[in-house]
Amino acid sequence: MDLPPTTMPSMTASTERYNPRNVEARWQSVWEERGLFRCPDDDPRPKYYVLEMFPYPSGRIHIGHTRNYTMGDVVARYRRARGYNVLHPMGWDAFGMPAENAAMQNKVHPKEWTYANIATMRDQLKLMGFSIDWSREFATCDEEYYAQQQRLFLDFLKAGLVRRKSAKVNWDPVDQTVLANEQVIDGRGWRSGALVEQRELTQWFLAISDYADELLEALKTLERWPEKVRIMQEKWIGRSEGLRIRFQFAGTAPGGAEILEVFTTRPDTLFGASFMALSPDHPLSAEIAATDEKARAFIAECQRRGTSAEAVETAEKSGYDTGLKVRHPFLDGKLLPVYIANFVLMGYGTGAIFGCPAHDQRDLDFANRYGLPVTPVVKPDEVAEADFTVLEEAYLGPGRLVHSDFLNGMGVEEAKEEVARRLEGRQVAGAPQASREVNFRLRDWGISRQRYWGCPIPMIHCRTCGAVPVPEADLPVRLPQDIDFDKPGNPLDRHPSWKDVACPQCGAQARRETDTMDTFVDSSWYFARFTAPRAATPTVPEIANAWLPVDQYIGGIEHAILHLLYSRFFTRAMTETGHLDLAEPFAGLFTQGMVVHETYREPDGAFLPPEEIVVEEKSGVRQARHAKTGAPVEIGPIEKMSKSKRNTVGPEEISRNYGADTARWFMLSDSPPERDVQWSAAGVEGAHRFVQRIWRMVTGAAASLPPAGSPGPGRLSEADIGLRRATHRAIRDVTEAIENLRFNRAIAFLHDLANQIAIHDSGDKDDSCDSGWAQREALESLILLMGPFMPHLAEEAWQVLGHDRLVAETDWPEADPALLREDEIILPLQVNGKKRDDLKVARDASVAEIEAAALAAECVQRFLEGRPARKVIVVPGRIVNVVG
RNA sequence: GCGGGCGUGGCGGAAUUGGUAGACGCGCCGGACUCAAAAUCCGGUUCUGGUGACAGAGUGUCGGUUCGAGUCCGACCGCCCGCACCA
Repeated sequence: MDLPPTTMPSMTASTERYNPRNVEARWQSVWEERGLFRCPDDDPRPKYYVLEMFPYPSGRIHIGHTRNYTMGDVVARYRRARGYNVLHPMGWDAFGMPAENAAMQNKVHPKEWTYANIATMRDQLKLMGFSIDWSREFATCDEEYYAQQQRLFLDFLKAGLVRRKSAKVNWDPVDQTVLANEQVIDGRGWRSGALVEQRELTQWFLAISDYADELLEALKTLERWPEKVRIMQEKWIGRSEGLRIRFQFAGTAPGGAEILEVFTTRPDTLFGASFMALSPDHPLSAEIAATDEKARAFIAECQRRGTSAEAVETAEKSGYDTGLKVRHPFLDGKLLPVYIANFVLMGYGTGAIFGCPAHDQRDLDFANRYGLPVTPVVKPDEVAEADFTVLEEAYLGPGRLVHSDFLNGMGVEEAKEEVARRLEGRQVAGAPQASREVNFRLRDWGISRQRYWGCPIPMIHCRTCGAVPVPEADLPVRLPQDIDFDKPGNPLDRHPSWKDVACPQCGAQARRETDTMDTFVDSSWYFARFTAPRAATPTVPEIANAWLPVDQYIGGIEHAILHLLYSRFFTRAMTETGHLDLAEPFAGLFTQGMVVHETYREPDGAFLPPEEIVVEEKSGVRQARHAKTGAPVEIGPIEKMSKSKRNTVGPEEISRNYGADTARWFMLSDSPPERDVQWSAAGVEGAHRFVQRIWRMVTGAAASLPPAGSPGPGRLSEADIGLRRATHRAIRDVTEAIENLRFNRAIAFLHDLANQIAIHDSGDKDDSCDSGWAQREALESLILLMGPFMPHLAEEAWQVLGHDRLVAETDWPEADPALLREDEIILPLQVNGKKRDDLKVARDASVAEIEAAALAAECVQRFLEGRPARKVIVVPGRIVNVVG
């Protein structure tokens, strides 16, 4: 095949340095012209879908963002070479708060700001040479995308997966606006500084809790997910079996309640109960507050903090004694005081607990503060009863019941069962006193956001008909363009006419829903949309089902729970509503580490970007100064690359100075991909030296090699065979490393192969041998194996070696098993568990032979000093250990 | 506060998952080439003692299991991620 003229070698003399600036742009346009990364839906090859979590278009991309795309690209290019039809798309998670903040600060329309950022970032990404099918690109703020999302919402509504409930939000009383948790700092609004209040709002929820059991069970099937992510999701879903117990009030509570219901997973500790606690949001708390001013003040106090669980749980435990009492179910005459307590969450169980201080840390902290009794009722076996006390630390371990009447002597599980059995059989206020219950920590997903820059929720509120869905024909509900950000709060709500609409049912004057959807909704199905990005329905089920699941998903560990769980839920909901037929969205998951960089600060504390800094090392001490003024600069801690710390490096300057290949190579070298990598100028230089080294090797050898595709080999010297062995070992090892996403190891093996080629090259040559053939094989393998990492250099080198086809069109090399087999192996020889020598044995030596050889070894004789060995442990192929 | 993870030379890390601790790279030291420098090439580089062969110590700290522990178990220290309205 003839190459287009633009691809003719730019370098003629082999001594010239490799110039990535020209070369990279050129190969990128060749790939583009040939449409190599387009993936047709009707391709007979097996499919492979590789996806990296799509970016938020925050402004400019920095090199830190590009690490996970580089990983994905290595996988994509590798799979293509293995004969797969690879889907590797890119898009933009484009709704969200930063666009609104920019609008307020800079008077830019969120839409304009977002699309301008996307344009910039797309250009930046393209510099990196990723093998992406750009024809499938979309942004979640595209009308085309959010229109389909509204369709999904309405289908979910029909399927009973949408609910309307009340939920708390952070309210800034000065700005008169709802705040996100991250906008609440130490209980105050980030802009106004006002003390945040909690407000109840009626909002839209997706019924993820209906799938709690299934989402939990199916975790077992996700074999190619990191264990830690599965564990985190398991804990998050938080299935627990327990008992709902109905405590009787002594007397009547406000509002006429006779019963206080609690949920507990520890009914065995019932005899250790010393108080009851209600959530400040419990209905009974409100009843009490209606007539009790102090209770009202306490609840108000609890509500003067953010709504996040973190804020609730890190606050010092406090409570208010309501004066109410409940009867202990088993102890006649024993009454337990009822508190309202700040650490009890309304969202879990019944919003009320019985406190057993000895066996729950939160209860203990609370009891110690209010002088409530602490009675240990579960005692570890190894401690005597008289010695067992609980003071500052609750006892959570196993043991036997004490101080517990009929439970005494039982184990924890047995006691739980006994309490359940007895209470179930007893009636209070016309119902059994207890019932077994399975509870989940997972709550329904509140998707309402009081913001402009999001997907409008396609509902209409009518005075008579209630909440009515927008009719199919009226979709999409578009965001209005003429909005103002002069005031905080939701511009949709303030808009003079947008929300005015006729009720689709009765035709009366009605009002649009002004809340938009949580941006997590946008990212919960984008992976499915990529399979048919322009379709007039959310998906084309046959196409989506053929491409999905994503074979390899790559993204940050910070998404371990919410994004991944929501996507798993959406997959089920979309299957339920006929848009997909799929069990799980992501068959393989990999969580990559971040790119971190030193920070630099001027004496006044202002951050400086790396390009304005010169770092010097004098007698082991690194010192930084300003590149222009020479003024000293403080080297700060190493942190995640971020705009605010100004410790970013852009793709442009890397592309300009070293080339994308150097950056790609460096980011995957050294650090294992799941861990952070520290970007440093020295590291980049090192990677670039390797690029130049490969170029010298290839151009230096090209003229003297037999032509590409020569038959062979003829006679080979010992050294030639050694090089062939090294080549085929590298093919095996690099392949395995990429398969397992251990890119740093793959790179180490490639270094090794390059070293072996250099050693072979500098050795004595026997003219009667086909050394050039072995050398060509080694160089070609090296180029093909590094192709996924440094695709531009690989193409250029491949061409220099006389090939017409592109690396991007060439099959992955295969290792020859005959060259991988070793006839002799070297076993480490230990004496008493410490390595003393190496033992060279035949590959198929028997255990007895190895044992004899070990005992005969000089070092064994020396260490045993004539005593007979007590034991010889032989692990075939691994190790020999002589125990003396 | 709760949940999850991580910790190995001067530095990034490797170690076939219980079997040679330090692969590979960076840095540093020495040498070659050069008028010189850069670039490049070759050699060395965990620590301690020894000219050396070699010996001892060593994977955050303390303890345990094992013929054998970076890897498994327990306690502690430090750092990172998440906690439902950041994306």
